[in-house]
Amino acid sequence: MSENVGRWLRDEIENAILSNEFSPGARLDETVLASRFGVSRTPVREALMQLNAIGLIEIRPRRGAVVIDPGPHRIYEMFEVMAELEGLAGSLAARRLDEAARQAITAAHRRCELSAKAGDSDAYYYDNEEFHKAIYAASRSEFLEEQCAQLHRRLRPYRRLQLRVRNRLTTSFSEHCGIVDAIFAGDGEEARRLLRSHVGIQGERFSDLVASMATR
Amino acid sequence: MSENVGRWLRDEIENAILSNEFSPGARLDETVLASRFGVSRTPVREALMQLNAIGLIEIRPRRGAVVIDPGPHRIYEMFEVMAELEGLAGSLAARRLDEAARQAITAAHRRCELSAKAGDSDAYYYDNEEFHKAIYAASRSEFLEEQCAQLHRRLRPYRRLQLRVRNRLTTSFSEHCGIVDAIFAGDGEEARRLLRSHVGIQGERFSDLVASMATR
DNA sequence: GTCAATGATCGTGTATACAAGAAATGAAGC
DNA sequence: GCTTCATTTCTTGTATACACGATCATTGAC
Repeated sequence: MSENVGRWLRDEIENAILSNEFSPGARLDETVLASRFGVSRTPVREALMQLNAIGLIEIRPRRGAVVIDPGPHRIYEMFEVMAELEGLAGSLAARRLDEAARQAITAAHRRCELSAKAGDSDAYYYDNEEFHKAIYAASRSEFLEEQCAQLHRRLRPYRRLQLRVRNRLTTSFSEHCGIVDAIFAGDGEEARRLLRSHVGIQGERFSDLVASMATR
Repeated sequence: MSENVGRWLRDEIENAILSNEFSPGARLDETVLASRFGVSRTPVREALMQLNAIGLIEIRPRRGAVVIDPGPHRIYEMFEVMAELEGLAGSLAARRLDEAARQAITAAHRRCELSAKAGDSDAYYYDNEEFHKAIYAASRSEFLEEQCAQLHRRLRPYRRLQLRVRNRLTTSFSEHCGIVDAIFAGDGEEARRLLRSHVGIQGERFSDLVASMATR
C-alpha cells in the first residue's frame, strides 16, 4: 500500500473498474467502499474525485458516483486517437532510436513471438503491452509516453477481448514484425503508417464485435 | 458558482494556474486557499486532488501541493502531441463536414480575419481559439474533441506568448485559410498536413523563444 | 385504480477536530 | 563560529459529525 491512502484507493478502484469488477453504470457507494477497504469516507471521496477528473467515473451532485459507460462508438473514437498517438510514437522512435530502446523493443518482440507461437493469448496480451510500452519509451517524449500509457490502460479491457478472435494472435505478431523493421530501419513514416493501422484495426474489429453481438 | 464547491474550486484554481497567478513551483497551501475562497479545507483538498489527477499540480505526501513546471522541453512535447491530434481532427472534419460545422468554421474564420487585419492580438487570441474548437467539433469525435480541448487549455498560456511575435498574426491567418480550403474541399490528408505544421510550428517557435531568452 | 403529494430514509457535501509527519528554529557541543 | 540534534510549530492526512438534497414509498384524493 502506498504511503497515502487516497492514492492507493485510487489505483485500487481504478483497477477494479478496468478489470470490470465495477461494471459501467455501477453505483460507487462511498460508505460501502470505505468499509470494504477499511478506511473512512474521506480518502474514498478523494479517490473518486481523481477518477472523476480523469474521466473514469461521473459524479453528479447529491447523486453519487457511477462508472462511466463509454459505449461502443466512443470506444471506437478512443482507438482512433490511440492509433494516431501510437503512430507518432513509432515515427519518433524510428528517428530517435538508441541502443537501449532497440534492445527493449527486441526483447519484448521476442517474448511476443514465443507467446504467439504457443498460441497463449493471455501471455501474448501481457507481452504485447510491453512491446507497445517499449515503443512509447523509445519515442523519447515523456509526455507522449504518458498519454499513450494512460489511453492504453483505458482501452485494456477492450483489447483483451479481441485477442480471442481467430488468428488475431498471428496476424498481430506479423504486424509487429513490420513495425519493428520500420523502426529499426529508421523509416519514421512507414512505422507511423503501420502502427496506425495496427492499432486502428483493433477499433474496427471492436466495432465488428459489437455489431455481431447486436445482431445476435 | 457551480452547485458543488469542489468543482467550482477546481475551475477557479485551474484558471489561476493557467493565467499564471499561481506560477510553476508555487506552493498551494490548503488553509490559505480555504480562507481565500471562504470555504473549509475539505473542498479545497478535493479540488487539489483533481488537479493532481490531470497533471497540473503535484501532491507529495505530507509536503503539500505545488504547481508543476512543465519545462520548455515538455511544453515542446505537448505541442508535438497537440499537432498530431489537431491533424487528426482536421482530417476527420474534412471527411465528415456537415452544414452546421461548415458555418461554425466559416464564422470563426471570419472573426479571425477581422482581428488579424486590425492587428488586435488579444482579439485574435480568442477568435483563434474558437476557430480551432470549431474544427475539433467538426471532427464528430467527442473523445477527440475533449482531448484536444483539454490539451489546448493547458497550452493556452504558451500560445498567447507567441502571438506577440512579429508578423505571427498574418502568418497564422494565412495558414488558417489553407486549412479551411482543405477541409471544405474534403481533402483530409491536406488538412491534416497543414494543421500539423500550423500547430507544430508553434512548438518550434516556443523553443526559439526559450532559446533566445536563455542567451540573453 | 391510478396519479400526485408529502414524509421518511438514505447518501452525499461540507465542516471541524484530531493525529502524525516534516520543516524550521534554537541551543549545546565541538 | 559552525554544525548537529532536539523541540516546537505548522501543515497535511484521516476520521467523524452534521446538514441538505434526492429518491422512494405510502397515503389520500380524484
